[in-house]
Amino acid sequence: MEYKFEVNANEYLPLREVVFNNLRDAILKGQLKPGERLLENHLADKLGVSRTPVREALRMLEQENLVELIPRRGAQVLDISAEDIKNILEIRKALEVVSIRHACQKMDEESLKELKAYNAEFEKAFENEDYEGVATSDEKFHDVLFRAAGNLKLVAIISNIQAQVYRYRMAYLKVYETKTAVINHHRNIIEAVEKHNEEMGEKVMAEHIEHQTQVILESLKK
Amino acid sequence: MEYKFEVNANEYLPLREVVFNNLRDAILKGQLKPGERLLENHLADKLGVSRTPVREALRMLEQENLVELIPRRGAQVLDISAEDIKNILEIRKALEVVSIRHACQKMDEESLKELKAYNAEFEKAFENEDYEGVATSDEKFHDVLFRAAGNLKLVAIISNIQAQVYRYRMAYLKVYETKTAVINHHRNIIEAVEKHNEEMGEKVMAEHIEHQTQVILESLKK
DNA sequence: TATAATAAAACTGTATACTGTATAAATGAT
DNA sequence: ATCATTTATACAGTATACAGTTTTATTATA
Repeated sequence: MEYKFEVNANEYLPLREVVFNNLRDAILKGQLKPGERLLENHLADKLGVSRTPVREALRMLEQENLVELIPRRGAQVLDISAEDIKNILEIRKALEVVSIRHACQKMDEESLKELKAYNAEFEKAFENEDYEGVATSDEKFHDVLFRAAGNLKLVAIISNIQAQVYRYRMAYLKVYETKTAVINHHRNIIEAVEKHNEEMGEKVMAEHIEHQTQVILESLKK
Repeated sequence: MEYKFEVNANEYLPLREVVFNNLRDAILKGQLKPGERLLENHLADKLGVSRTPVREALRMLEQENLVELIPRRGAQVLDISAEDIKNILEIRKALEVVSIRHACQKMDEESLKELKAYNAEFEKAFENEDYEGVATSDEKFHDVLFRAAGNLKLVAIISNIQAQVYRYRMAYLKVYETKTAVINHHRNIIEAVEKHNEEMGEKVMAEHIEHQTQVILESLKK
C-alpha cells in the first residue's frame, strides 16, 4: 500500500482569495488609508502575482464596501464619514439586539463558560493597558453571542458591518471613560444571559452600542 | 461655437456590470435555478463577451450571496434552505423596524403622499389579481419607508437581504389569506407614520414580516 | 458485469497581450 | 507668464493563451 500525505482540501486557496485577505487586512489595519488609490499593476507586482487575481479581489472588496471602484479610474480605499459610522452602528445595534435575545433564550452552559473566560481576558487586558488584547477578547466575547443566536446570516452581516468601522475601534477603547463603562456593560450582559433575562440583555446591549457610537463620533471631531 | 452631444458620464458601464446585472436578474427571476452550475465559457459565449468580465461578475455575485464559488469547480446558483429563509427574514424584520421608527419620526408630507399612492396601486393590483403589479408596488412602498429612514447603509443591506429571498415573494402574495392581512398591515403602517406613532409602527411592521415568514415557510413544506 | 486503471475532455486558475481612455507632460500661441 | 493644444504615458477594460486539475469517457482486468 502506498502512502500519501493527507492533503487537506482546504489547503488550497485561489490567489484571488490570498490577495483579497491581504488587502482586506491592510485596509482594516489602516496600512492602506482611506482615499488611497489601489493600482492594479502596483499591487500585482508587490504581491508577485498577475493583474487577474488582483482585479478579482478588488471586485470582492467593492462588494464588501471596503473599496470604491470608479470606472476607468480604478479602485480606492473607501472613505467613511461620521454619518456613515452613525448609520452603521445603528444597524449593528439592531442586529446585536436580535442576537442577544436569542442568546438569552438558549445559550448553553459551555458557551456561557466561554463568554466568561473571554470576559476575564478582556478585563485583564484592560488592567494591563494592552489595547490590542482588549480588542481581540472583545471580539471573541461578541462572537460567542452571535454564534449562540444560531443565525449564520446574522454573523456574516455583522462581521461585514464591523469591518467597515474596524479602524475606529482602537480610538474607542483608548478613551479613558470607556473602560469602566464597557466592563460594566459586559458584566451586565453576562448576567442577563445567565438569568435568561431578554429584556435586560436587550437594554444593556443597546446601551453598549450607543455608548460606543457616542465615543467614536466624539473622537472624530478632533 | 461647436456643439457636442451632452454625454452622460453614467452612460458607460463596464461589461462586468452588465454581466452582473444580467445574471443577478436571471437568478432572482428563477431563470437560473438553485444548484445550477454557471460555466464561464458558456455564459461568455451566450452574452457575447470574454471570460474575464464573466469571472469578475461571478466574484461580485458571490459576495452578494447569490452564487457559491467552489475552488477549481466553479460557480453555482446558491441554494437556500428553510432555515436560511427564517434567518434572513428575522434580520429583515429587525432592519425594517429600525427603518419604520425613523419614518415615524421624520417622514415628510411628500413622502407620505408617495406612500399612499403606492399603496393605492398596491390595493388595486390585488383587486385585479395582477400579482406582478402587487409585488412591484409593494417594493416601492417599502422603499419609501427605507429612504425616509435616511440611512443608506440600511437600504443597501435590506436590498441585499431581499434579493436572497426574492424568489419566494410570489408564492407569498398568491396565498389566499395574504391579501386581507397585508392590506391591513399596510394601512396600519400608513396610519402609524401619519400619527408619528413609533410604537404602533414597530408593532405592525414586526407583525407584517412575521406573517410573511410564516406563510413562506408554510408554502415551502409542500 | 462490476471495478480499477488509463486516456481524453472540460473547466477553472493565472498570466499576458492588446485596446482605448483618462491623466500628466510638453509644446506652442497669446 | 498663462492658457490652450498637442503628445506621451499610465492605467483600466477586455480578450486570449496556456497550465494544471477535476470530471467524464474509455479501456483493461478480475
